[in-house]
Amino acid sequence: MLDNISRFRRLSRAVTTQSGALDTSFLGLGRPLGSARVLNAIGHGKTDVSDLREYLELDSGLMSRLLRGLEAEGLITVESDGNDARRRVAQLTPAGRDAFHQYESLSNSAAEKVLTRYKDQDSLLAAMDLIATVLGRDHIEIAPVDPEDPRIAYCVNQFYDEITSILGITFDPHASGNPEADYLRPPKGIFLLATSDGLPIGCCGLKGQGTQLGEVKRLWLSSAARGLGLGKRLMDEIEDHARKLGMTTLQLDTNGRLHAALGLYRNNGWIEIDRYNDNPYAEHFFEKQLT
Amino acid sequence: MLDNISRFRRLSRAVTTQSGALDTSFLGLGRPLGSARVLNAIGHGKTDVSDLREYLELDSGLMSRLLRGLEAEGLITVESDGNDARRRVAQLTPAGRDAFHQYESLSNSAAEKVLTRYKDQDSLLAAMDLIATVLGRDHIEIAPVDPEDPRIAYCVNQFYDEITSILGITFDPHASGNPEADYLRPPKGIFLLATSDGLPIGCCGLKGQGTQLGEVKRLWLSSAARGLGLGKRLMDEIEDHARKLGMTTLQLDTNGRLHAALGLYRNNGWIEIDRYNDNPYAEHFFEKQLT
DNA sequence: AATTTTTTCTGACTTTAGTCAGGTAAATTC
DNA sequence: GAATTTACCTGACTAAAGTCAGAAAAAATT
Repeated sequence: MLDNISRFRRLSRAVTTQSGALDTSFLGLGRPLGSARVLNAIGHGKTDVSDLREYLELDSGLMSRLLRGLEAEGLITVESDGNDARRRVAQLTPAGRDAFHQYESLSNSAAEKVLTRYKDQDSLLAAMDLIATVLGRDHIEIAPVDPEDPRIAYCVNQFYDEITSILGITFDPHASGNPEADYLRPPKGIFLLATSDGLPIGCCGLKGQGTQLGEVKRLWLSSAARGLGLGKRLMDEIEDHARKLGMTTLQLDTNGRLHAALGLYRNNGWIEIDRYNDNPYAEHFFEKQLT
Repeated sequence: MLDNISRFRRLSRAVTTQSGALDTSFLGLGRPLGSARVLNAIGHGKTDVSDLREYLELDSGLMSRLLRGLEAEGLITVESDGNDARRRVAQLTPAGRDAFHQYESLSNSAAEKVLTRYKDQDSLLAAMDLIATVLGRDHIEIAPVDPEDPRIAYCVNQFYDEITSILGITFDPHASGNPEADYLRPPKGIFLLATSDGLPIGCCGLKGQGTQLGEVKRLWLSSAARGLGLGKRLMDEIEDHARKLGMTTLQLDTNGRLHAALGLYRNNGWIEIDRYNDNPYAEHFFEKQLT
């Protein structure tokens, strides 16, 4: 009925109206919105003044004045950076932390109000993850993390849940072994996590034994992250790390019903080979020579 | 990983950042945001000054000054309303229409950019519809429309598509008859359409023959609108209209696989009765006495 | 060691947004 | 038909946001 573009604009209006109402309630704390934004950004960990300026897109003069204002209110302290005395770093004082938490609880209760009024929360949250990830696709961050990081546990559990439901079997994660962790962290291997504004949306592990042969394990993308080219980005980074670790050949196994994964491997230089392990869930085996 | 509330706030940030960028590009047209908002609202059909004030939540003094500004730019004219000379009505001049279209094309290209960069547009749009509808649930409008209105055709087609996929059969809409329209519009019956910010999200027809017996037809809710209590709202309004049309008994038929619909009828005073027609797709028949 | 660049700050602005107390004319109510 | 209400306007404000030129100090470059 409405064309696609109108449907997108309808979403923008709905969210903008929502945050307009939140801004109004922020004003109830008696501080102009500019100062509130700076205080919130500091509370969320943007402590470097130059980061703050970039994040909030504020003129340096204006930024400086807002910081002076918050200092005068006793909410923050601003000190010079030890490494580079030109740069300055802001910190919340205890009073600042209080004020920050007031803003947080306003934001949280506004969010809660929307969420609790809808029955099927899971699909609502999935829809929000999808949109936020698509809108923030230019800000997806990929970074190495420890294979025992709780965010990896979250990703891997999601991965197992999906495999279980796609393959229609009861998949026992512990059977395939957690004691692998040592092979998935430096100096032998690596584990990459992709996040979008804090939400883990994908991961990929590289298992090594200190030899020239590596194995790619646990490539997973959240449903919100599909169709963004993130799979290829993760694999490319894994290959870069593999080269740095001195590997020349990578292998992986997968199941035939994971169509997207199969396509990704076939289109990116992976060659199908014979079975090289006894993983009962694996049906396809691939190898790639690193050049 | 992130809790539900953080996931909602992540969506807000993503959309707000997006519209912040749009606001910045609006400023490129050399007009302050306040004036731009007024011009856009007028372009979108909010021509009454009092409507404008309410919609944009602006003080009457500020509103007046912004209108004077746009008038001075030659973008709008403001005249008194014929029916009530206190009220004033704004209209775009040709130059105003040009300026409005510039803003529109900025908005549209921003929206298009996001949409075209994602592969699975249908699920993205469905996610946007869901969220916009949930956020805008307090602004859902229900109004009588002609049964041959194109928006009703859209709803009814969606309805048939769903029935087809749920029942796993090829359902022929024309078999059940378009010539019903006369029985679905005043003075015999009525057709209600529910919209959320312009998007049709539900409908319900009341078919009458000029007697005390009426039949409820084509109750449909878009997937975005489920879980909001809209089904009950539509049925309540249909019953009100039925009473005004002098009906005392309502009937309807439905299929057993439409679980949500069955639940709605059973919880709202409908009593299951014997088959009263030969509709091959119907399995359950209900009746309700209006008091 | 001199020059350039980077980072932040201050002062002196302008623009935009928003508030509030009347005032006028038309419509509504009593 | 007098009193009240409504819709909009004007003038006189204040507050907030944003701009710009220049200055000072530290770091980086030459």
